[in-house]
Amino acid sequence: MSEENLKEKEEIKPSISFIEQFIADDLKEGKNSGRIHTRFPPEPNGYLHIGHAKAICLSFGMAQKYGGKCNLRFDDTNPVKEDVEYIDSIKEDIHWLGFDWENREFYASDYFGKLYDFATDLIKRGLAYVDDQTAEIISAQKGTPTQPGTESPFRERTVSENLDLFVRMNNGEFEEGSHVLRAKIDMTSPNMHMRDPIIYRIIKTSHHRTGNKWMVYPMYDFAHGQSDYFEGITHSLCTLEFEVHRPLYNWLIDQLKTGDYRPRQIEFNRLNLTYTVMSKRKLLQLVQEGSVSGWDDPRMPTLCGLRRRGYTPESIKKFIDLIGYTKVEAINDVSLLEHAVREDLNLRTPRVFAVLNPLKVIITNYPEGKVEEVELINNPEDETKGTRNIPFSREIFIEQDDFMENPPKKFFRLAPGNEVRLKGAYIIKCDGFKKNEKTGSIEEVYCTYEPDTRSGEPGSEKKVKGTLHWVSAKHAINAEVRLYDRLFNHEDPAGQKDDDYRNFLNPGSLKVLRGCKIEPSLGSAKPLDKFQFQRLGYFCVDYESTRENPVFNRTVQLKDTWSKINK
RNA sequence: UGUCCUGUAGUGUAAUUGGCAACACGUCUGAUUCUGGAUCAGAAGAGUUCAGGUUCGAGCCCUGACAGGACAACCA
Repeated sequence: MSEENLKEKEEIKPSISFIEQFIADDLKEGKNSGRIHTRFPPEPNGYLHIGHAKAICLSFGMAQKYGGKCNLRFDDTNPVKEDVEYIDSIKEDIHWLGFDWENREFYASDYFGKLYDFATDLIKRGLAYVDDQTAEIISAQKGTPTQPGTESPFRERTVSENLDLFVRMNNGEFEEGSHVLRAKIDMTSPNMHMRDPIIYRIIKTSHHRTGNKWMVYPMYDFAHGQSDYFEGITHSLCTLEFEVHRPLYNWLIDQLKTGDYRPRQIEFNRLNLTYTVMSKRKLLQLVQEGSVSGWDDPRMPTLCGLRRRGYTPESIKKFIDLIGYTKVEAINDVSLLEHAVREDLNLRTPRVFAVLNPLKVIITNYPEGKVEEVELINNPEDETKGTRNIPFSREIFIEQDDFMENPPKKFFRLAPGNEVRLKGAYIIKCDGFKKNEKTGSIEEVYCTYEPDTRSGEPGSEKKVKGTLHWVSAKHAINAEVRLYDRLFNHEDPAGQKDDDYRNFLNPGSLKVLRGCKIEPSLGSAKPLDKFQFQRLGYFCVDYESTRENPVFNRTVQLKDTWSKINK
């Protein structure tokens, strides 16, 4: 590449998303006095997943980048479905991702009073009315997407009657479902959401924050935009399915606003990942039916699941950065997520030796009882991480996969007559093995070592094709290792019309290995500590790990060219 | 039989006021390597859903098709 081209390439600015473009334009035009203020509005009825992370990164990220603020606002307008239980986990996950809302922790329920007053105001202005019909009838009158609705017989009630009824609804004089408050807009609108939408309903369940103060609760459409308005939000970023709500959002803001300020709703595509499901309902179902061990099962796309799996916040942010924000409903390949986590972990994790499926190797010409300390580099990507010593002795464990009695052509590992390097130690040659004739399994392998080939010694210059990791048998610690694979064996389990997504659960998504042999330095590892098990993948200490039974979760495998060649 | 949104390599995204379709992942070569990792060098792969139109010139503008999605919860 010529110097000129190189310069050109360096000058390419990372392109910004259409949302950021809107924001930049609004700021430039001086809308809302040049402020940017966003919000992240989770409903406290479940755990956050990586799709939420995409929304969090956008709303917090835009505010950060353009010198604004981002509020955390719990959208708690439905006491039937919501619970405090979820609030702490949601806050923990946002913090874990590295974002902070300072003192701006809000709740839609903070505004129940203002919302009630606004509803009353709409009634007074003839823009809302109480409907006494059942849900079924109201629904039938709504029409269909292709047919206009018909007006409710209660649509023309007097203001005073409406006012009286609404007060009594909130006093608990009526049963749930018997009355609703509706905005009076247009029953013939081609947009169903404008056909006199229900804005208040009676719910007698106690609310986790306001207790039994209210008997009427605002619907999403009547709470969200107004909450934005009350908080001075300038850009209300949400997912595509709310696009059709935008006219209603704007209509309500129009009734509410008194000056130039108005929040703007912009919609982007939600995150879909291959080989998993993302809806809260389905995730909850997986938990309840025991398909996974809980919300934080390392196979779950929840943030707590990914954390337990060994993902770092940086890797998730990197991934989200990579996929971008558009209006196209896309399914993103998990392999991109895996790439992001490998890239991150490659730089930060210490390399260690762990043998998952041990096969004993006896070095027949190595003195019995002798132990040598060999030095290994902790992280070749980061010299400052230094070195460590691990013991070497006559009997070691290697991976069962690293020995073959009858190897194919390009097998660079151990086989009868073959030489390999034991990483950090000696070159050994295989000159025999013990096979269980009944089962056909290899039980022991016998080798001889070349004393002058120890790493660092002059003889170590000798080239061999393969290098194996190993653990000294006498010094190894036993460990449990949990190998995770994709939860589903279909790219799009939820998108199959005739098949329930549960039919695609991958029966091999969790494989528990016991009796794995890990190097002694791992004895002091703490939950969430991350390592690269050399030649295998990235692993993370599980919460259930104890000194007696260390437990490691596999985050992701290393890229494996050999398995491809071998196919 | 409506309204709204969306169609760019296998996947996800780019492409100033119309100006040689670019990047990442994945795939494939080769180099290098005491991790079959990482790194480095390179390659293949789309002519932008289709058909018209405007223009010297269209992924971008216009018209019309086609395809996919969203909308008919007293959910958010």
